[in-house]
Amino acid sequence: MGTLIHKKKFKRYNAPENETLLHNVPLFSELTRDELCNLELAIQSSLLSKRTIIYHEGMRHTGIYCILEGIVKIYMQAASGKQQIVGFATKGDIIAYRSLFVNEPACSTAEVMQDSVMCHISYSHITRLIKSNKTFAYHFIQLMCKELEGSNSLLKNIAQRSVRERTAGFLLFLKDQFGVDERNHIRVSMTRIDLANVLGMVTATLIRVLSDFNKSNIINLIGKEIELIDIDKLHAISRNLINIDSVKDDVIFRKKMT
Amino acid sequence: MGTLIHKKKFKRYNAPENETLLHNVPLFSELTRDELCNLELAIQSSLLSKRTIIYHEGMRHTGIYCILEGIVKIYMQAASGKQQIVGFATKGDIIAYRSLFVNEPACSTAEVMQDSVMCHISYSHITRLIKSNKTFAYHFIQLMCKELEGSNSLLKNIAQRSVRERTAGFLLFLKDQFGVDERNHIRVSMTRIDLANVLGMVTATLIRVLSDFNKSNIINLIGKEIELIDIDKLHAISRNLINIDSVKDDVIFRKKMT
DNA sequence: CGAACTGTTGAGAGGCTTCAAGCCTAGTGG
DNA sequence: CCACTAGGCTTGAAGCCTCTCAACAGTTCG
Repeated sequence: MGTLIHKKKFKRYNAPENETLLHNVPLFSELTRDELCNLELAIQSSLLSKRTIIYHEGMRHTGIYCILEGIVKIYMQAASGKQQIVGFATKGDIIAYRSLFVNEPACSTAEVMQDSVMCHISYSHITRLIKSNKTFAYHFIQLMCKELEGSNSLLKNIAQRSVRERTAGFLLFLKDQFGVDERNHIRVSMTRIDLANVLGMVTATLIRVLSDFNKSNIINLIGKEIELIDIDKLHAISRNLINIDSVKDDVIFRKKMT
Repeated sequence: MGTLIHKKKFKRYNAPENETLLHNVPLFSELTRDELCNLELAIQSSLLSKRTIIYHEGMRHTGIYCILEGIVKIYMQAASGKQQIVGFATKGDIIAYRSLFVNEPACSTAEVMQDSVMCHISYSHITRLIKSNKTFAYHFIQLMCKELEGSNSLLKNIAQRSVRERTAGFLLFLKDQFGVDERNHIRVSMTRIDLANVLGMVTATLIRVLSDFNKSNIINLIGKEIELIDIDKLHAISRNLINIDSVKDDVIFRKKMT
């Protein structure tokens, strides 16, 4: 990693030597050496601290954002003022690409959850790449497909499952998505508010469920940290397996972003 | 319209004279005359009656389906066995295009809701077109973008709103999507079960809500038909405007499919 | 015409929210 | 660096909203 100084907003970030900024962004993995170099020259990357809004619902984009480090949440504001988180973007993910294809303002808001490094790539550059490199265009489409499936999955899960099932399922999702450290602590620190905003419930309810899992020795709450103790039981709860039947082994919550 | 005889499954359908099958499918609007003709020669269209399953979750696709007439619902099966409808496809819509880009089996099921005419176009044909015609590829991406937004929208609405709000909002969506006839009857006949399966609630609850709207003279129920009487009130309910504030004029439910 | 499914309504239970109050934590400014 | 403050976290009590279960009427289809 390069120099990472905590400053308020859009602070310039310098890549470590001998390393290109975009070298481990899957989307760019198929670019030729030349294309990648040209791209690198054109972009600016910046350091964003927690709570920075990258873009707002209704804004017009001028390019895509590529997350190089950190975690960003994507949400839509409901009429009530509540946030509905529809996905996360993390290392290697691209956001705001929708406006590249449909000439419409953003339909969601992107906000930094954990201090992040991000770079902005103008649409003109991306368009050029899409035209010159077919595999690149394909990658974009695949991105979208995954997101779409994730979104539908989340929909199904929220619409049809109880808060306990959803919560258990989401903890497992977080484990898959962000991993756990050597003590089985989930490697992402979300507020209870955010957790509730993903799962479509009220903070108080979420806390009660977590607290209940805690008492049942399924998880262990240490401040904001969540330690996963009994993964099997989480699976069972998430699938409502009081009686063991109809077990489909699909990943339930999938990565999503916009 | 050509001959439309009600038969059980995959009955061959013949286009009316002087009319190509695909002439009013938006996706194909940018094809050259030659491309369109070639495509027409290669495809088969068929007549599908209500309840026919076009494809099942888990199946592998060999091509996309293009809906020329009728209405198809797209749903995912929850572990409980309940269906979560994630979208509809109607005249001019394309389904099952996801597998074109990601080599995965279907993540949803498509079932005919109203007798439909549909044609199947093999992936090889589509791939050829995508390679030869850039605007065509672009159209695909735009399709996906719309769907994605719709999915996220639906998610937000289901996760954050009461059954009354959702129901009112969905009636308005149906009006926008399928239109109403001269008597203000919504031009789509869905079972209460399906309605409930879109909105993530139980049939009994949905019926109670509709019945309540009926008594309040907001809608009028005539068998399965729904007549919209007081659109303004539906809007108000859908936005929970007991006190008039924070009114954002967005379309709430959007078209979705897979 | 009968069977199977859909639609409707009621009673009752309980899951989840609302409201409220207090504690705790993190971030700010002096 | 510490005190302060706003916002996050937690818990309780109360009640509504939605679901479950059940029974029956109506409808569709073979």
